[in-house]
Amino acid sequence: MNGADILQAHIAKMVALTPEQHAAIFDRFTPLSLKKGQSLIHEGDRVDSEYFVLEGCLKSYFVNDEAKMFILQFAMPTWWASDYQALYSGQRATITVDCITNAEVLKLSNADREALCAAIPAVAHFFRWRTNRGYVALQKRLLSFMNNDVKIRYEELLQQYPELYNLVPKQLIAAYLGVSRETLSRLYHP
Amino acid sequence: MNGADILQAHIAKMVALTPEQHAAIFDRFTPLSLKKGQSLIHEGDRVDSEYFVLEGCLKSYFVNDEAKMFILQFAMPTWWASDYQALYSGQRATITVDCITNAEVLKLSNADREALCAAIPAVAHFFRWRTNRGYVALQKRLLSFMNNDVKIRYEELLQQYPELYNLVPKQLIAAYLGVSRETLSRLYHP
DNA sequence: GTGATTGTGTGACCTGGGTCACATTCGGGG
DNA sequence: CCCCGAATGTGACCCAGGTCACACAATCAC
Repeated sequence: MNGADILQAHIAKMVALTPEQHAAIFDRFTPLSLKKGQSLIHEGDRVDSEYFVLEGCLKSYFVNDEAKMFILQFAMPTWWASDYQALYSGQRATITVDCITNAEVLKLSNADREALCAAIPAVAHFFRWRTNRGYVALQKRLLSFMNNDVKIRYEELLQQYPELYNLVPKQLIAAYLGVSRETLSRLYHP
Repeated sequence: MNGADILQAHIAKMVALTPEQHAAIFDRFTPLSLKKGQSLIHEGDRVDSEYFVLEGCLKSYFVNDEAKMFILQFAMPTWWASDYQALYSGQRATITVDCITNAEVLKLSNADREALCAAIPAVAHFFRWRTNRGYVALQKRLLSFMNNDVKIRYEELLQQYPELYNLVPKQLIAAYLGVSRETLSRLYHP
């Protein structure tokens, strides 16, 4: 399946659009091919776009002053990634987005998104829905953080995204779970 | 300032609307007066509305199987509250929303929100923006959770919402910070 | 007022997870 | 095929924060 089809299928799950509309939408996106390790957004950048993942896996993360990394999101195919704080507010990026594997993404600028939302109400609806879902998912993650210990959070994560297990280094999974790599390692090597 | 004015000012901060449109919007909301302790959404309920706070303070929280409470949000005036997971998915509520103090709120049903969004594109824009803000704020909270210890999180919270200090019991603040009340108490009584 | 909640301080003790240090294994480039 | 850096396992030790238990307010109902 090519990029246009993947994007179309993704949007069509939520709102009904004509082929012409899908074409008009796709037209606003810029395809990018990325190599493992390449970064899309770097701390301090101006951010004017978000990215829709077609293939591969990205991570978005924050690095604190002790150089410790905290992963906000692993972005798998059909997920979106950006520094939304920076994108929406115009401030400089505080988080970094880069590639865990080679990846294919579609880039959409803030301006193009807004143009699409203004032109096609169903697209505005789609993006509203998308952020709603993201919000709810984030709330769930926060609750799990407060409620459960590492082991349970790890198992939840693997249950939801089994691919991650052999796709990303355990260190990164630890950084997502908010624990040290040693602790994660000890979970199953007591 | 009455409810209509508060709501209007809140929306006008983000999108420009005519007085007629503001009136049409307000028309969809139902004012409710609530007593301290009264609950708007209870675990297991069907949820078909969200609430805009005019006055007072609500909390939304999850209670785990050991009866431990985790507060997702203190909803102060001009904040919105609901069980969004339940509201958007149609599933039954897993979280509870109730009043920490007497409160005045405006109730808006899912159906009315969607009707407004469909009728007035700027309203769709407003709600998209609102959730975007919420998403970013939640990300920030999650990061702070992974990054900082209780003391720092507590100070961040008080700096952002100084009113909370004498408005809500320390127990609840502890439940928001994700620590025991004893730990919170010991922070400043060593 | 008085008795019953509901909130808060505090001591004693326990434990999940952090940190540091070092050994081991693995994957890919030359 | 061999070497190097990245990723992982593991031991020793430490500490923030949890739990339990009990003492004191403060607030409310009547």
